[in-house]
Amino acid sequence: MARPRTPLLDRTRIAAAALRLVDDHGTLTIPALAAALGVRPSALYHHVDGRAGIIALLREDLCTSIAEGDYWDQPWEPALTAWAHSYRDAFAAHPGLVSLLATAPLTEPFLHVMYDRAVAVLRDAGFAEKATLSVITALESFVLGSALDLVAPSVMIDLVDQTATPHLAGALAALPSRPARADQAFELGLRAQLAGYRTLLAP
Amino acid sequence: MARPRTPLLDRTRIAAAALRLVDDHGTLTIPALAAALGVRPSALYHHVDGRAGIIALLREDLCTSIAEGDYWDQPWEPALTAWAHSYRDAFAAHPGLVSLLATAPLTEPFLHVMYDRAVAVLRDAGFAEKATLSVITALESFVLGSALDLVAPSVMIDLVDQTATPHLAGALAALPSRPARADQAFELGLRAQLAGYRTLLAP
DNA sequence: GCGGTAACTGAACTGAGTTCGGTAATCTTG
DNA sequence: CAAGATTACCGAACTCAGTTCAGTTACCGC
Repeated sequence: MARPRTPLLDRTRIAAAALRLVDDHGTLTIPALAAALGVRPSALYHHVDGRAGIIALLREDLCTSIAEGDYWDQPWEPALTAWAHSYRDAFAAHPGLVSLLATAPLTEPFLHVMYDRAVAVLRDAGFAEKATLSVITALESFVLGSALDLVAPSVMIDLVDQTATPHLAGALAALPSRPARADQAFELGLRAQLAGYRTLLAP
Repeated sequence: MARPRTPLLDRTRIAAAALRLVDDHGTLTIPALAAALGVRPSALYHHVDGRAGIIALLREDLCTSIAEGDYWDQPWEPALTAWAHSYRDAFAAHPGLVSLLATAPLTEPFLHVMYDRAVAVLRDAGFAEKATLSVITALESFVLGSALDLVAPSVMIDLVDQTATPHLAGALAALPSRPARADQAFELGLRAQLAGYRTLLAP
């Protein structure tokens, strides 16, 4: 076989198949991706710059899905709340992406407009200019960390020793099980941070 | 050559060499590690359970360095502050570790005593039992996310377009450069969270 | 001192990621 | 409307990480 009558591949189809692979298996390998697309591994290199390029594709998709929401036409608190939620939801929808993107995260230049609007909202709300980016960065770090927590639980509940660590066991018993526990921590941490930032606005 | 008169390897030396490799090159490969130890790759498998086992070794070292501090003989706020700081400092001292450990983080059972003491401190301070672990988890997520931020900057300052994103450019200009910027965001976020948690203690 | 075990080497294998020449269909252009 | 260039695939090969295992020799217990 040589060139097909109608192209089998394009960047969109590659990205879609890669995301499906990540969702289903949690991993992304070139042979598996090629097989899923009904193609030989080398064919991918005509459309994408290697594995790193495919990951970049996934990152771009995730970034746009976060950036295209318009949170910034409201007061700073609901704006940041909605932003943080959709940010984390984007990862929660594709848990496998977390490990792929965590270490080289979302530094796409086209996210700058998002940061720009966020800075504007905070400055207009009365935050000192030098505080605005710190607030955004801190909140983003929290979201990223919460995404990691979503994937790799912080405490293996069934390994907790009742007698050796009674307080921990008690606290765990008072909490729902895994996925909801992470949600609860996220909500609490988010509200706590916003409450803390509110104090920066003191008269 | 066969068995040496005096052993060349043990788990401690392997861990030390691996950490040095991660610090210097940011990566950890078996061939490089073996070379650094003056040994063939296969020799490592007599002491350690493969690459994953070596990473586990590094994780254990990091965890003990975090867990051995005694933060818990003081009021909850300075306790959590000191804990979060030493947690993040441990990563900051070895940035290369972040990408290695981020995706399968610190779930070692011997950390349970640390969580146990943290829960006790918070409960004794007056937090509802079901809130204690959420506070700890949220704070830990924030620390982890801040460690990621330390390694991969959230905003490439030199790529920011002055005219397209003026607010972002202004906010960046009002801030120190890279490493200190991450520190500042961490401090702010930490204080904000603690302030927020303080409100949970309302009479 | 003799058998068993311990600590290494060396050769080999798998599997991921990648490169490159070959091939046939499509697009371009005179 | 025919070359010629380009496109999009295949197939073979290569590198390199991780791993396994048989072989070799030093130490250790009895």
